[in-house]
Amino acid sequence: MPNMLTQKLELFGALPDEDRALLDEVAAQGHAVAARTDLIIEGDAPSDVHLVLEGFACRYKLMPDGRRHIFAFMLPGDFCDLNIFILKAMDHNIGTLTRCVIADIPRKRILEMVERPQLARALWWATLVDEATLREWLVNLGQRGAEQRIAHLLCEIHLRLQVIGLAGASSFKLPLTQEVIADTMGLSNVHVNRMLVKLRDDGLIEIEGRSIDLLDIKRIRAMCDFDPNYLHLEGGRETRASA
Amino acid sequence: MPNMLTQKLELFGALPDEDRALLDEVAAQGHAVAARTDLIIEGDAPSDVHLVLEGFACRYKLMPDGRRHIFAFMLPGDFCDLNIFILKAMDHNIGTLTRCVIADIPRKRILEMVERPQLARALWWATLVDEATLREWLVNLGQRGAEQRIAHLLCEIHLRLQVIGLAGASSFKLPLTQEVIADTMGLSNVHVNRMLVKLRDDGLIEIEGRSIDLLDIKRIRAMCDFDPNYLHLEGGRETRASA
DNA sequence: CGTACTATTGATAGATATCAACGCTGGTGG
DNA sequence: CCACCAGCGTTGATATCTATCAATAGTACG
Repeated sequence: MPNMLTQKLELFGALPDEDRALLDEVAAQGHAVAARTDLIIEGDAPSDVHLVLEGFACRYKLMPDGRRHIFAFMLPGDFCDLNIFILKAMDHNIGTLTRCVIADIPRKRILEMVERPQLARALWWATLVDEATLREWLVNLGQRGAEQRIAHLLCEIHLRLQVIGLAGASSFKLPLTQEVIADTMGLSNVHVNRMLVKLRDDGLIEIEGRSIDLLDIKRIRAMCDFDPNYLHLEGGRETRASA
Repeated sequence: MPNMLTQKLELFGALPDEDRALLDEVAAQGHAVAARTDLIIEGDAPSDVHLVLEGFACRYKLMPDGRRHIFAFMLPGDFCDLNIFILKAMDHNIGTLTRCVIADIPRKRILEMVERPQLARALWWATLVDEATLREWLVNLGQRGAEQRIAHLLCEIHLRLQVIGLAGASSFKLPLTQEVIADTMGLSNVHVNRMLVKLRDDGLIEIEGRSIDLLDIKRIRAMCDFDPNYLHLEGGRETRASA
């Protein structure tokens, strides 16, 4: 059973055994971090790259008035800051939302990884998918109403969790507060709540504690116009075959 | 007088003469493209990289109901699709907003560029700045009201145009329709208009035809909470010095 | 058994969309 | 040169969506 990082990266294309071994090594040891803890804050120039092994983390910025906006979720297998080699300082914060297990990967290790051509391409692919996700979120905030917005987020998280083996065909654990969802969607927590009960009343989702069940995936994807294309889940296979 | 691409990339750090020569060559020849013309559409797997030499272009997606969301402006010196080496297909469209001059750069050329370490780092930096801009736009849509949002956009465009020598201390040509701004900000064109007159009434901007004057830069930046940090305009200087 | 966080619901205010109308401007064909 | 046309900007009236404020209820956890 490959680790979740490998699992994700191989969506782009199978990796040589040495690459997989390197990834296993990198993902072998992590340390626990409590919920609501900052891993990196704005202005930092971290020397290690952080990899999420367990739990949910997020990128966020704080507004002068104290409001928080979250613009990315990092799930197991996601890197937090592969860019620290270039930019002098972080322009945003990264923090845990739940209890997490995080691996700190030294610069040297990353360079080893990037020297392997297939692995380098896979990492680049992962970065591009993150960027495409950001674009889709922008569309989400710009063009969709609150109900669609939340539905879209649920569809995305479901799919991303499936990829790393943490979601079933229609259900998954979502350890997020409604307030976290609100800060992600640019809505108030009250309105998020109302939209969630609406989704429930419409028979689109079921909520049991911290678990979500997408009762009719086809219908919920249609209503929020979810097109998984932007996640490029099979983006690289053909490229690899022809390379 | 360096071309605008060089001008932008050297914000990250001075480049060797050979690199500058290569960039000059790349930016030497472009072809005119009419306004409102698609350069690349969703699903394409373009073989050339497009570089804007003159005019405004944008990234956008179309919703099923015909709405358009714009999530990036490309100004002179900006690449459109440096990522085509990895992803199989574009997940969004790229089109001109005004008449443009575009350079089509063959794959081979890009590879030459990336083989030069300093240039490669500069290109990587440019990509990261694009991504950081996307994040800031997400915050913009999520957390700011319509008036702040538009002000923030104006501040950003002003600064980006300044960097490439196309804006004065406080004024610049903005060849964008209010409808384009609306599709960018997730607002209706009517509301964009109202907010622009409000900004004008508040003495923050002056509009003459297609030119904008930021009458009090300090004040407008304060009111929309514009912090140029995310553009990393001097992000690399120290890094280079210490490298 | 408190205590604090989270979820839920109602009432009201504020922001933004939508619909509709009109004027301005630049271009185009006769 | 003029009349017309299309796109854009502007303004008003109304409807819809979402935030805010306030209160209550569930829930986890020491």
